[in-house]
Amino acid sequence: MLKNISKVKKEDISKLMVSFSDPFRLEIIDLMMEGEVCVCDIMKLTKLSQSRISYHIKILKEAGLISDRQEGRWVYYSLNKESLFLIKEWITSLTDYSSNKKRCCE
Amino acid sequence: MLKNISKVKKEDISKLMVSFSDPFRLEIIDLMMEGEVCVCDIMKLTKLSQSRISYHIKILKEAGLISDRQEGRWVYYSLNKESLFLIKEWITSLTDYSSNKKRCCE
DNA sequence: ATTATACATCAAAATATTTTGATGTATCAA
DNA sequence: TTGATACATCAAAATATTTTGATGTATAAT
Repeated sequence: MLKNISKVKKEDISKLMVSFSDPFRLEIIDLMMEGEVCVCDIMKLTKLSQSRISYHIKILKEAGLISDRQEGRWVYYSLNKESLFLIKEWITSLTDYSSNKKRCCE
Repeated sequence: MLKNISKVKKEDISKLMVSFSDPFRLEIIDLMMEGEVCVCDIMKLTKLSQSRISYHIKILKEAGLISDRQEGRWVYYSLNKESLFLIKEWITSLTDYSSNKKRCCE
């Protein structure tokens, strides 16, 4: 069971994966790869509406994928490296484990 | 942009991530870690209904995460290692890239 | 041939997610 | 203090996903 091969909780993984499951969120994540961005940056670069961006940001935040930092009127969002490594660890344990298993016809 | 740091297409990633975004699908994936399983195995081990399992199986199949092999009345499903490596590659490029970026306050 | 098993598929209902537009809050500048 | 900006939040509508129960198809056993 996955719970045995990785320290990461299934619920956490599921939530993080939800973050990546929406193409607009992937776009937002994309922008955050380059560093901190504010909602206004995302608006300019994606043409998504403000409340729509806020909604997706909230999903990402609740999954623990991003952090925020307020500076005056602006809120800067950035990717949480820890979460990224968490996913990486999980997917690595998945590939490592499954490559030790043989399939019937191989 | 993610499309630049990885050969993997955003639409493919999104679909694969959808696979992982549902707790029941994670359970099914969990079972497949041990090797091939048929729908009847999943039924016994999870108490999900047959059509419900078939539905989730379909999602996983359409995402390219699993393969099937028919043997008489049984259909055996197993994880696609290539897809797992694809995700691993993608998330690795994500972590690698983002760790080269500095945040303002670090 | 008939019946049972394994699974897929379908349509409808249930549920969840996403989008929209409006309103609210805090910060800042004039 | 007034107005503008940056963003959050909310409720309603739009849309998408998931579940259910029924039916369909293929295989196999009797």
